[in-house]
Amino acid sequence: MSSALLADLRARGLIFQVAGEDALPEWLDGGPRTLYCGFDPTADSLHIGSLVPLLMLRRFQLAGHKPLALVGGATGMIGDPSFKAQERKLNTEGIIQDWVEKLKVQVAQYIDFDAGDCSAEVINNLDWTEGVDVLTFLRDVGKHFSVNAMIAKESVKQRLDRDGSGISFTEFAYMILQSYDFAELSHRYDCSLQIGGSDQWGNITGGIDLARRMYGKQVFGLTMPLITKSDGSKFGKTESGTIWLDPARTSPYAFYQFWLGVGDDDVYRFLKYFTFLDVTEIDALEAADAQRQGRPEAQSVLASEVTGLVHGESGLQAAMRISEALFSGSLEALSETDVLQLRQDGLPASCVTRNNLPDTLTQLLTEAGMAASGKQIKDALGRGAVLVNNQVIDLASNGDVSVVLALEGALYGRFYLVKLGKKKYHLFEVS
RNA sequence: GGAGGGGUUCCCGAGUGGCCAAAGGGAUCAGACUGUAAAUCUGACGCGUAAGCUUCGGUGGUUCGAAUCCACCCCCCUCCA
Repeated sequence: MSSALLADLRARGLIFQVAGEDALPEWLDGGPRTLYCGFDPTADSLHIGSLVPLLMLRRFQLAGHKPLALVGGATGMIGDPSFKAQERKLNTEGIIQDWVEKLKVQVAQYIDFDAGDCSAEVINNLDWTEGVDVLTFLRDVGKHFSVNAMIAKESVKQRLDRDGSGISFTEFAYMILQSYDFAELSHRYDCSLQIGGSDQWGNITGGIDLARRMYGKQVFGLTMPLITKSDGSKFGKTESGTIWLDPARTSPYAFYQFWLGVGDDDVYRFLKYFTFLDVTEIDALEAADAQRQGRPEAQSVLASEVTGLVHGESGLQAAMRISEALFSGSLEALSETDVLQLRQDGLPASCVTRNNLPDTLTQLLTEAGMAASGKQIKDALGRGAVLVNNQVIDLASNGDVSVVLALEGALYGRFYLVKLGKKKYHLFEVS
């Protein structure tokens, strides 16, 4: 059954490197096994980059294994230097604590805690690190590490070689700390597999060595490929920044739109990475799309699947409602409750009072967060890229905010839907 | 502690007294083309509707005029002790 899991993961392109490859399939087939993946608190929410390992834990659980989601209360205090160009600033203990609590909740959403032997657990490496004193750590753990081997790791190489950057002892020691986690987990939970992104290879193999040296355990490691886009730009970022899992940071609507916008060259790969759809199903979809003229279906499948996974059925419905209203329906068709619903569903919106309007449209829209500067709005106005309730506004109207937002043009006496460019919408309620 | 090299607009990276709001590339935004793609082309890209205002690690200084020169300070890197 589990060698089947590995075959599926391979077919999805989710396996980058495996440590202990020869013994792993047999070991997985031998019964429920415990595996873990760590998530360090570097913010109060994870972003879509963490989705792949998160779903990976679930894939293993569905195949009959026990996942541990480790939130790095300890490692987060240090900062992982792996492939980072620069030393990072340390956050305060309080902030990290706070983030740890938030991540615990978030991570829990993706794994099942009521699955008998395979029930998931969320753990914190602070639990076994906190009480260890320096001398003990250096003698019992540090002694197993060869600095010669550590500096040879690819993950810190550029920090050691490159001019203009360096690495503090603190970050350099990160690898030891994470290795210690794996060793402890192998001991305490009989956890014998660590998974992570390909940037974690050095840390994972460090842990494998340590578990053997400290406890004589044979443990495994598996990494997933770095998610890339075919055009070379960074995955998971848009004009408005990172795509977060927390709906308070990235609304389900924005989240849905992000996936809808994935390029044709990436979409089938992403379907394999980010959904639980069968590989054969995905291949069939790809074949069907190739036959079709015009727009492929894959993006909307991807968007629905992933949004549903992260934001649930209601989040998905809300996202689809907004998308439908803005991109395929006509505004006139919207009822008053529809408009209210859009705002409820997370369409960016703001309220202004009629006697308190700013002097210019550029001001109004910039303050609403539609663009970073008035210049961008001006440019858009000049090109006819600004629409208010479907009416094109020209540059000359910039100073006539009250005319543009005239009462006659309002939807239901108070709403103005502003469109900037092809995709950015903002709802104003003027009272 | 000593010697040397650095810190430029989101990123990389030119600029070494006026022609600099600062080359070039990337990212980003908008337009055309399209499928709410990709590629390509066009425009924008410190802030401001504008007059104008504020930037080149920090603080002072020299000068008619500084990112560019001087002094001190902070931070980073390399080597030596």
